[in-house]
Amino acid sequence: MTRKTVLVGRPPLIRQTNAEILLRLLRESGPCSKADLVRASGLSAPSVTNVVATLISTGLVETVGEGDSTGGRPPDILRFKAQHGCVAGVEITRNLLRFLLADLNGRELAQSETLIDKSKSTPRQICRQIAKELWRLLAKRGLSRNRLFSLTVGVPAIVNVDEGTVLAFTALQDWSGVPLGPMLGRELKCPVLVDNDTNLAAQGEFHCGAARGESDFVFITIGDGVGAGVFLNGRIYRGSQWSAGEIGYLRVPDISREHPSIRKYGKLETALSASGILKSWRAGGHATSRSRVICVADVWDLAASGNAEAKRLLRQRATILADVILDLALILNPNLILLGGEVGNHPTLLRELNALLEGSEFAVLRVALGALGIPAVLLGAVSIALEPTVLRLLQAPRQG
Amino acid sequence: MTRKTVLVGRPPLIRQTNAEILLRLLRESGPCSKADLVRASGLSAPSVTNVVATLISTGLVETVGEGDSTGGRPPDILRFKAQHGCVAGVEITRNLLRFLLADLNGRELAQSETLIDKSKSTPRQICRQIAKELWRLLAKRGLSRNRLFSLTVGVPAIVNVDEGTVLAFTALQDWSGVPLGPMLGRELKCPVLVDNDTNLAAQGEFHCGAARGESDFVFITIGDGVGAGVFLNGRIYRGSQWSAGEIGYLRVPDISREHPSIRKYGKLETALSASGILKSWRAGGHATSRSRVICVADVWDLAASGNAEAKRLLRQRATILADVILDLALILNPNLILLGGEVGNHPTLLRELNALLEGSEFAVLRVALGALGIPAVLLGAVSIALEPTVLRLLQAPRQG
DNA sequence: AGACTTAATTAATATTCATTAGAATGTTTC
DNA sequence: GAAACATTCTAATGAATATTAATTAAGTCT
Repeated sequence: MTRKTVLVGRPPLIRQTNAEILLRLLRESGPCSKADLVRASGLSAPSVTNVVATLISTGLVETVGEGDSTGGRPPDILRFKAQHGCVAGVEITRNLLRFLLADLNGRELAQSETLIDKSKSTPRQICRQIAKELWRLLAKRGLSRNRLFSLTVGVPAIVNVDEGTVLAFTALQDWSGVPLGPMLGRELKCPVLVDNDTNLAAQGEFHCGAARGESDFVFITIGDGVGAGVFLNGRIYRGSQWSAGEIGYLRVPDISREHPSIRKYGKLETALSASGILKSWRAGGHATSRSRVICVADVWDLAASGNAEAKRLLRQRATILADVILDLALILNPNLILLGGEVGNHPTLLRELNALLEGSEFAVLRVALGALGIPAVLLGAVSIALEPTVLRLLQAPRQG
Repeated sequence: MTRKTVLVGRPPLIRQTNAEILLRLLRESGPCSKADLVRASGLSAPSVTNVVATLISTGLVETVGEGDSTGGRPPDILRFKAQHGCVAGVEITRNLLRFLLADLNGRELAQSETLIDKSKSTPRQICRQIAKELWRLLAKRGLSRNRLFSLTVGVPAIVNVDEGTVLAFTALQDWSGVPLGPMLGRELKCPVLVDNDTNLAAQGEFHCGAARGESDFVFITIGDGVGAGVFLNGRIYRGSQWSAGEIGYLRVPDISREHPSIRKYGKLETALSASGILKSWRAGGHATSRSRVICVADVWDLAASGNAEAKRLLRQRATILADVILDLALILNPNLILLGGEVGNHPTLLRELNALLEGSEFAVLRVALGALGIPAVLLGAVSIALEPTVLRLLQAPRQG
């Protein structure tokens, strides 16, 4: 007897709704009593009693003993049972895998990194490696495998998030079209979300980083490549073909020729990526310089300490970036632009940028550095899995 | 007896939800019987009977007699009573006001234009002129004043939509900071929404124009100025300071100097607006040309018919526009770009653009012309008011 | 010790939907 | 033309969930 539509409301919808509301209150306000929930929600006391009873029966809520009396009967304190299960985030990079296991509050339970064996780097082998490491981390925390409720995977690629398939993978070979989500889902027996790593980093900064509370911002990451995570209306915006924020292909005035004709452009990625900047640095005849430059941050540091050539390079790159930020600001009018990545997340670059943007009549936005660094992707991965996972547990009380 | 929170679910929530669902079905599927609603909704027949009774009591639904029998008792046919009330759209331009009155299905009831008397163009006087004309249109259709349920106003300005205040108004003087929404709301005694005209045009193209069904697109209007309506996730995206899509200030290579240094830029608006193009045309020494060019469309027509100078101008401007479109595509990855406005909405320009974009490796999107022309703003204004208005009527059965 | 306060539960009542049964009103068949 | 059948709609009853009011539980305060 299957229903044609599950859209209409029936009496249990009320219980469902109120259970979600009370659970959200419990998660956001921390431990409290039923009486507190009555006051916070506006529901009647008997209803709260009933709803809490069902929440406890799902295992998502537990009592933690009595609280202090305030002149009357002491309350039973309730709290969200974050260790009822866990979610995981995985980041796949060119040569290693990063893992983060977190409880249902998003707090870290375990963390690790494993190198990718180049001889075992087919998608299927990577999946097996991921599963193996996740089982290890779960065991380490004394959790059985069915306590893993959700996994989010970040990859440096354009991803069809609906289907969990990798559309274009620049760092690794032969990943185009791979249904990574379904593959891992079968292996791990839990829902798997696959997304672009920069999108997840933006989500991470939103959840617990420098963009907390900002419903409209853009996270620009500059490292081996250049990309942006576009966060609008309080959530990642992915575009119609999953490639929003692929700003690496924006055209910029070609800096390899000093006075070319107007319409010569280069890719933003070529100009701004770490390799592009280091190439310019070395081409500038600085082999003689005794300072050991091994990464772009070294160049920015040199600029900060007065090196003229480094300052020129910084100014040049910052100008390009300022142009991009100005374009983003005009098109999207975000509240905030965050800089991340090996090249982008540097105070000297930020200072230079702010100086450049100050003169603009449309500098009505804030530019800042990402607060999380490398873990941003994993933290975003975990955070994006939490809400839907908790709600799903609520809807299906019988789980594992 | 005010409730602290109206968030929680109580039994009437179900009726509310189901009433909305049935009303939506009736509006979208056209007239049908209760039995049809039972099949479409999944609700039981008695519930449908009850819900429909309350819908009829609000005046939003009416019976229109019996339908044909299909082997049994003939059904009572129900339909959404679109003439129960009406909504209006107003467009304020530099020198005239446009009006559109529509029923609750969005179908036109009346339409008009009135000139702005330059000696009576203060915000308050304009408001009075708007009210007067709306009352006239209502009377013309035999509707009493309290049948106007909602008004949406489009202005060529950045607008704080939440507060209904005009933030920056380029065409008229002294409109900065004017609380247009509240002013009109007091006068008309109905909810008033104020929005940017280009945003409303985008909404119009989405509702009944060339962007129907496209949840992610950008509507670029090029006329006296240059602006964009950014439509993401199925709705207008306005940005954090209400100025998303203000692409008129994007920098483009300065075309007034042929070989300047790289970093000389002009405003997109200067290059692409009607006045900018006509200036270039006249500066080109075409006064001798016997063809009478009075608007940019004439230039584009000349280009189409082979005039070399017009073709050069077309190519130049199309190239700039192609760059902007490519940037938009990379940042937002929309499915569609629509061209509107006096300059933008021209097949010759579109053809040139498509030719230019064909060579790009990232031309993964469609560029097309807006389908509605000048009425786009009014149609968008009306369409954006419909959904919330109908739902509001449902929530407050006693209205007028 | 007794009064008061706060927390939580129990009991009674209202709203809403589903189900079942049946009335109303046609068409189809013999 | 009458019986059988199909379809639409309504009435009565029961289940889920909420509310209010009353009651029980377990403290504090004088």
